[in-house]
Amino acid sequence: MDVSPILSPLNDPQRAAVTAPLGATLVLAGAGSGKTRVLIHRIAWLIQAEGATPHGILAVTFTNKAAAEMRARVESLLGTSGGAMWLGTFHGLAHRLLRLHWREAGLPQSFQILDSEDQLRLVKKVVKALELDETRFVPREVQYFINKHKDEGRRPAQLKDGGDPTERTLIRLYIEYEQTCARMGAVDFAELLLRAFELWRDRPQLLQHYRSRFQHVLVDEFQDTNSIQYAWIRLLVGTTGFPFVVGDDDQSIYRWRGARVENLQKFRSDFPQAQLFKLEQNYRSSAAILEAANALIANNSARLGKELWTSGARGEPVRVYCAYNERDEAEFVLGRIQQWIAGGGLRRECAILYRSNAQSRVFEETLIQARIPYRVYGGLRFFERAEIKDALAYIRLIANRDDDGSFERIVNLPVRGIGARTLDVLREAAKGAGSSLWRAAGTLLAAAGDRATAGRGAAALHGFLALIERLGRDIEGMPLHEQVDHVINNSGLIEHFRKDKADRGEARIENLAELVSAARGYEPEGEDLPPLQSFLAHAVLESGETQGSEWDDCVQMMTLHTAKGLEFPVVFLCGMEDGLFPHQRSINELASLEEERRLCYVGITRAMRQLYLCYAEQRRLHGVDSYNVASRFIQELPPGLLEEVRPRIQLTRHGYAAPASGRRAGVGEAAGMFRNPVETTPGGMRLGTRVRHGKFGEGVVLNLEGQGPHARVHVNFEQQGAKWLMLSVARLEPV
DNA sequence: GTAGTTCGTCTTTTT
DNA sequence: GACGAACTAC
Repeated sequence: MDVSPILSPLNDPQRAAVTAPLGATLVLAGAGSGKTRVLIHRIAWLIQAEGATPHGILAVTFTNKAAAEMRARVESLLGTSGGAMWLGTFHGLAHRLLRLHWREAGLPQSFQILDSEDQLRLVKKVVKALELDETRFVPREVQYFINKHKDEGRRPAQLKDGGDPTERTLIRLYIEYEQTCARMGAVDFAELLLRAFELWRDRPQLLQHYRSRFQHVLVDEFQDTNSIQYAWIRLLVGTTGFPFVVGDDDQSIYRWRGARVENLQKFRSDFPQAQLFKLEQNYRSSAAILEAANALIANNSARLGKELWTSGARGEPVRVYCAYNERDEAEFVLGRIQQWIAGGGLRRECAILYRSNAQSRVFEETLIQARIPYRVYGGLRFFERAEIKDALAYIRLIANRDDDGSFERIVNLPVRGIGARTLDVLREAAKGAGSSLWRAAGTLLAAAGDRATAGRGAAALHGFLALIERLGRDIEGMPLHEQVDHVINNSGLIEHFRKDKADRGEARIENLAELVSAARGYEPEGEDLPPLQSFLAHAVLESGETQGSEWDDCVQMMTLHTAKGLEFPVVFLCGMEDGLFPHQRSINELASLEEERRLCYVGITRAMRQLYLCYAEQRRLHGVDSYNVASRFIQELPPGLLEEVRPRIQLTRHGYAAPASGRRAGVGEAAGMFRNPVETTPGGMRLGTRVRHGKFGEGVVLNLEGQGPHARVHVNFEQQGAKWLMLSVARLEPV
């Protein structure tokens, strides 16, 4: 068999790792050193040279995006389908396992998954039900407490209060929360992992089955694994499997959500015979950028030790800009982006990175004013939007009447006169009978019916139950998307949102329509689950990345966390001020300060050719001005690498911020800006063109997204501000 | 039962 | 400066 396509694109250390003899293997791979490539080629190698079959391989990642990309690349490398391979996120694979073995795992067959928001609501409910003071037992903190223990594999029974009454109450809450979940047939994210772990731990014959099936276990981003994820992997590997893990301790930035860098060390002590490979050659950044990154990260203690190098040129120096304030910072960034574009560069090659989301606003305003299309990453994803969750709650309640979370969410949405009083009675009854709200409502109404004194609340409640029953009957036998469509249109949701503030409601109704098309386009992965169930799980597990097509050419804006794994020719690291980055809350503890430093390292290593570090002497944050000094991370870089950018003499309107007055931005300037990639929609719409809308007046096209009937356009209207419009719906005329 | 108003909070995020 | 929660007034 010809393995040259697998091996020839690799450098020596990469090839050594890919072809390592079967056994435990640890690959320490620096930023931009081809980490994912090694993992992908290893899989191909196992199949083509080691006689493994896709059936015998389990590969795990952290995000759906990474999993999808990996599958596609493996398949293209092998030229065959890797369908039999288990490749997915930890949560996705755990879910798959639990669906297959729901009985052994002690779950109802139709168990549903709670996302973090659902979980928080439930925790709140439990805190209330136990009549605890919400200021003393803050739901968010209780949620954190529960998840922390689940992430470490601990059930309430294993916890000791140590005589501390607060601890005791927290444990009680954990117990009560678990019972509520069990009653609802609900499983949160951490529970998926913990259950999957316990399933194997407590069923030796089942574990044995999977051990003999999955000899090859590959883990990406190993430094991000938490305790239970590692324990799960170890259980599967046992003494006979071959774990192949890839990670970078210097890029561990998720300690705060349970990730354990120590797992890298643990792996080495658990598998003392493990082979270690280091990938240090970087193919992404210029030598100057790498030198900065190396110098910065050298300030951290307890590293496994790695130094990036490149055979490439030194490149441009790292530039530092000290701005007067955040507005000036944004103007500076804008100017450099315009320079880049004028030099023939693309907008999408520029990334503005920042520590916290709140920083994006000034950049957005500045870019809008300059009529430069941009895209902000992060923010609410599709399936997390309130209206989508409302619609799904109807569907969930129809599928499972005992789903109290969904019941509470929609019982009075749209308002149907079921207020707090009625609900209190209902909750009491449910608690007394140990049943779900739905059942309690049924019993309550039956009892009240006899007395014929059914009050307003009761009548409304009756109406609600009847509605759910009717919808349930209506949609039986319909294809998935028609079910969704029917529920949306007959639940009163549409009318409810129509009453919302004009454009807000319009957007929500559009999203609901989008939900129907998501259902139409949905292809269930496992045949074992009813399509509706499968769709609901999909909605929670893959909250839906807003599909950024290659087609867009926008300046990219995101937090440093989101930027991990990406690369850009031009990177602006903004808000480099002590207190903001490193964040105030991380400054006093060494471990968190080091994590901030790793975050900065991640940011620096995103840059391929140009890197700018910007900070503002004065910054308005949370409505108040603060005065800051440059981030200590800038001080930690060798001065010889840096080039201070002199503040420009203020010729331009400084701090000028007339709202949406794009009109006067020089014509020539705009023409130059949009000359480069000529993108048009099917409707002949073009970035930068002026359009008129019947209701919103005139505006400028900032951005285009999607194709065909789904094409959307982002228009900055002079009066109404920026809005997204469906091209197929909105009537827009070029001016 | 709901609409309007003030108060307090404000890293980072995937599943 | 923006959002949600909790409180108050109708």
